[in-house]
Amino acid sequence: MPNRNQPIPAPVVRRLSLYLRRLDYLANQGVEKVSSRSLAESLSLTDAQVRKDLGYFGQFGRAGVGYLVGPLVEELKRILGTDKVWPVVLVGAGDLGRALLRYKGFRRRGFEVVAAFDVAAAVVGRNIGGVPVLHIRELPKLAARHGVKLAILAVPTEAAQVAAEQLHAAGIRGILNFAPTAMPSPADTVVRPVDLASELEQLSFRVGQK
Amino acid sequence: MPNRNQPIPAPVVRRLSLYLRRLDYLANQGVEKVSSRSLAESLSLTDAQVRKDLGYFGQFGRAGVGYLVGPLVEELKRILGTDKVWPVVLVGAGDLGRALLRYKGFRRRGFEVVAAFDVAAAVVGRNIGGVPVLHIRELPKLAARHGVKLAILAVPTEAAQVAAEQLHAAGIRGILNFAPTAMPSPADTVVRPVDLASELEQLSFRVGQK
DNA sequence: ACTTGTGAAATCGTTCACAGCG
DNA sequence: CGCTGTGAACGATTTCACAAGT
Repeated sequence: MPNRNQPIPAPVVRRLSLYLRRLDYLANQGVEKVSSRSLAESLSLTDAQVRKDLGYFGQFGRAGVGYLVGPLVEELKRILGTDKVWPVVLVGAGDLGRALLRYKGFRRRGFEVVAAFDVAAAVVGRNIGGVPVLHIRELPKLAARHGVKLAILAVPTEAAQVAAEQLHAAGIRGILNFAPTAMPSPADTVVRPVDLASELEQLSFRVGQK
Repeated sequence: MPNRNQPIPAPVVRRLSLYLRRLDYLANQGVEKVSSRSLAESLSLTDAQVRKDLGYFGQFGRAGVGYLVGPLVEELKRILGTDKVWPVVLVGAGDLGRALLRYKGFRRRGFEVVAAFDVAAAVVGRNIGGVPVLHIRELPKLAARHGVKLAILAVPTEAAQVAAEQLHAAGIRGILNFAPTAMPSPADTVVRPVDLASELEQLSFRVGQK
């Protein structure tokens, strides 16, 4: 009973996703137990790191045995909050927004995009990837109806600030920000920036080095 | 002249992208100089961090003045390797692959998707977002012709390993991996995992906490 | 004999703070 | 006098290493 109720370091939470994804795969393969060693090895991490990360949340293993895959999957989902499905809204049905609406991978991991929002008459009223595109003015009503707490923001830079305020007013408390701009956020809201071009830049840097 | 020729920490390179994006924006606004302080502030970082990060690569500022925006943009592009356009291939024209092909944002940052590859007859021969989808067997020829070094991998888990080997054989040395699986990579190749669902999980964790 | 959980040590990254330049 | 560049101090994260459980 060590480090409960500390703030959890961000790198730990990132790895939790990694563990969950891998354990889910192992469960589907019919694997019933894993050691921190084998789990770590398959993810290019160390066994001590796996144990320490899990140790932030409880004692899930058995000395001499390892971890039971099924129960650990459930535990990680509970910790990450994906033991229930989160309704998500997407704001900004431009190139990237429409691209994300066509992506089907969120569902399997516990997130359902229930509606998209934009202001352009050309997209409002359409249905993209099975998701209806509504006018932004419908956001508060719809967010309230579904109890939406998370949003994907994919608007141009200059619209990001206003959109973020509308999201906050509608009760959204977590934003995945694809807009290429930093955003000051209220204390009760979490913003995670994602920049796909930046990911390629990281590769470009490392590949260019040698 | 301190720390040249050290290995550069990954967080530093990530912030380089951030600096470049912001400086490019400032340049377009007609701003000609910035201090580490003002740049840091707009990105929620500290001035010391900005100076130290740039210090890995040289001395670009002037005491008492700050940094000249235009020259620093050029310098950062050179450092990140995006002073020239990188041709990129995409492998896997499923949901996510097609979504990424429709995204137009890579171009502006120095990356051009020149072709996509798949094995499914249903997509091979099509043109998605202005990019032709070819059979994977055309990969070596096309990669050689364009001198492609970077790839975006968006195939299902079970195809990832084989695809990675084909990419390596075709001369690709950097892979942006959207497949939800860890991949062992040869020493001469860099793999960067991207998992959009995991990004939402990080939000879900933080929002669920309070 | 194997494997967990965890303090202690080591490593890595950030922030401080100031000498020196423009 | 403002601001950079950078050692030194600090803080965070990872790895080590081992006592204890099965």
